[in-house]
Amino acid sequence: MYKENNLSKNQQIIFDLINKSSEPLKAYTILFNVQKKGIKAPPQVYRALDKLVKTGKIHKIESKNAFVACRSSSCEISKATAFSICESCEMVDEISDAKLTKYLSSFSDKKGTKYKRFNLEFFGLCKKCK
Amino acid sequence: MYKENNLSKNQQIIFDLINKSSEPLKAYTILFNVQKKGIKAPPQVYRALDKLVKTGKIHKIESKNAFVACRSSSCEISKATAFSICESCEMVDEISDAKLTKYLSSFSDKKGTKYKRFNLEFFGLCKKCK
DNA sequence: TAAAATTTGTTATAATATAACATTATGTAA
DNA sequence: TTACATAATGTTATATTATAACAAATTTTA
Repeated sequence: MYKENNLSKNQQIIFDLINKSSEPLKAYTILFNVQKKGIKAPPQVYRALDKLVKTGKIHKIESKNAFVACRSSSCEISKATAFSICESCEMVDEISDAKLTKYLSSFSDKKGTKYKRFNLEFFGLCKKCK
Repeated sequence: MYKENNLSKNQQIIFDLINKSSEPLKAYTILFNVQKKGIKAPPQVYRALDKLVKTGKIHKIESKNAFVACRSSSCEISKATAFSICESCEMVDEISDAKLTKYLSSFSDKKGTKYKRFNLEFFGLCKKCK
């Protein structure tokens, strides 16, 4: 089963839930929604989430402690993430902008240090809420 | 007292602690360290933190749930923040880069939406850990 | 098929954060 | 200066987010 799609049973259940959601899901919301599928305890959820984040299937929205499915084909191993977050309706969109990614991926600070990973969160009002 | 520096008693105590720290401080670490000054309960800490964040005196490092003093003179009302985070020693530095700030502040997504605020976290190895 | 690595199940608990309410202090404007 | 509004404080309780620790089962690899 693992080879087929690279996701274990619990990982698949949890990924499916996040993937079909139109909004970021929190760990305990996920837990509540998968209990009927036999996932009963927080560690089961967090372990799946950890793995899904590591493999780039989902991203964590740090400012919300919530998880979204990756919508960008280019981030299998997710090291360059950007999101827009609506401060009114809480909607989150992943931003896939090649120029932005290039700019930030090649950014080096004043000491000349480059970074292998970044996460960017924009805040404002989405189209609907404006 | 409030007029002098715009910070209340608890806010000042907590700001001083964060400001003199060389690393990000977590809320309960702060709580532990200010109990001798009469701040005894989490809400007192969180309220001061909230206010200090709002006024730009400190920033929250979202990926660490920890707080640092603002080192950038240009972010009194903090709407454009960037940090470098060492994945080995956990050191955090605020990045003050006018070009970066300008680039991100004027960024507009594919729908043409602009954002009024952003937070960027870079991850990698600091000079020492490299 | 045996060993290694990964995933799962489970209980308990740690760490982070807020609700709610009473009180006091400070700022503002008549 | 009084009264009104706003902000800050103190307090108890509780909600939310996340991990430790250990036993067992499954899958992968060699």
